[in-house]
Amino acid sequence: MSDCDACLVRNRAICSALDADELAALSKLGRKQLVTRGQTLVWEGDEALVVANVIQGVLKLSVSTADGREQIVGVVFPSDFIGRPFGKESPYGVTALTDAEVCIFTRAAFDGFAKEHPDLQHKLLQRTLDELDRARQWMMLLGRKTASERIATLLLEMSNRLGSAGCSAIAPFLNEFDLPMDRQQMGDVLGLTIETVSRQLTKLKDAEMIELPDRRRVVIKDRRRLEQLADAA
Amino acid sequence: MSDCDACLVRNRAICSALDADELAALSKLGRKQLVTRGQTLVWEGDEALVVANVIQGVLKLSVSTADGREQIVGVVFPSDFIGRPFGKESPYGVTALTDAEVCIFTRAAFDGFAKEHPDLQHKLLQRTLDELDRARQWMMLLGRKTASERIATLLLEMSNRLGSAGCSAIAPFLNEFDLPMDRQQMGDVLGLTIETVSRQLTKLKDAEMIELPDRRRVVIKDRRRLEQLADAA
DNA sequence: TCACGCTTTTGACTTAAGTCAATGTCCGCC
DNA sequence: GGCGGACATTGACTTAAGTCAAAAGCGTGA
Repeated sequence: MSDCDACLVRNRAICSALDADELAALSKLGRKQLVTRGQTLVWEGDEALVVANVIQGVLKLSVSTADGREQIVGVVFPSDFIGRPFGKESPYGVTALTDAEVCIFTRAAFDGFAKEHPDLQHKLLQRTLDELDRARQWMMLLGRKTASERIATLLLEMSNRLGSAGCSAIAPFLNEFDLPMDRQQMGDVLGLTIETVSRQLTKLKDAEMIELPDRRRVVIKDRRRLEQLADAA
Repeated sequence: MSDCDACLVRNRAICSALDADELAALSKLGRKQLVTRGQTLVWEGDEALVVANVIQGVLKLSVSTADGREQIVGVVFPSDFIGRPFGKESPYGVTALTDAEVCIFTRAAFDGFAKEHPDLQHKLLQRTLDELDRARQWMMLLGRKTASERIATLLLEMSNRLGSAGCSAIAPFLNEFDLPMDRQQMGDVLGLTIETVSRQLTKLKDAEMIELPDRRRVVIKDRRRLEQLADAA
């Protein structure tokens, strides 16, 4: 892998735990890889042979049932870490929602390196704990929130994560952004059908909380009311 | 804290990463504590001042909305770790489902110790990764499974976790056990109402997949069919 | 510019799960 | 040993979201 110094996520990815020498060593183990929208990096149930850092783009983690139902169990943004270090097959697939660029390692090589670098493991632990908290918040959404509360929550989450973790500098959130997913995928994140997603979006539009200039674009017009709705007051 | 050597979970909790001297040092920082059923150890939204290992009993992690809806986002068994090391307030409450015994530390003391013991952090990372995988599987359940699939999954999960992590020796699973929760709590784990839980249980009983000798007890009579149902074939 | 294919929206209807209300069952306690 | 209260089950009815089907947008490329 060439040039970590110029890396877009150098200061936010787990690599930020490493000094220049360590980074150089790690970079020898991995390589940059482009992934095109729809491409699957890891298949559900396969032995997890790779791990990666996301440099650009957005990817989904998803689980499906035998009869074809799908649930997206995670959405991964630039600077996030992908994969299951230290053994185990991957219980979910990893697929690009947009064209993306990742910094990829074989799991074996990464595991070996991580064992020698406690600071890296520490960063990874913190990240995993954060991810776990997020997953649990999402469990509340899936178990107990209504369709409109779910939509409101998703829009705010996207606004926040595209703002801070996203490409742009450190904006706390964005009031206008392109969704990195289509209606079906929104349904798959929220545990809803495509029709319910669409209907609830029109409701929020009619209530003048948001605007939808085109298929992907979202403009948040009344953040306070959207937050009230999302937090299930 | 007195006697780690005699600890029931000595070989399964994260403490297993430590040698005798390290264990002695850690044990000075913590103490054993009894928790009675219903008692809350950590409140949702409070700064997380403590972490703990579960020695005996079962606890729930739960999140609630302003209007009183509750979702249980985790169930914790003996040898499991509780809490949010390294900063942050706890996004969920921790409450005992049964009388329990935990080995408790202030977060500050534990964090300090963990920083000096990479092996402990490594164990903690593995545990957190496992917990994350479990949370994601549960997201699939909450987002996409039907009521009867959810019930079947819960019963099998309880059978497995009470079998291996539970008090008994290393049985892979149990075909007969006491649920560590009432119907309301089953609903809160599964994102269902108490009535739906009850109705689906009677259906499984009528279909002769299970027996329900009393309120808490479950006998699995046809594991294969229960598994088929749970895996949403 | 039009036409084809795809995504999204909208509409009419169905259904799984929720709600509200009895009724039943178990258990401890006086 | 029967009374009271909590927990659980069952029944009747409602509703939010799902299903199926049709129409509307939109975007690309001839």
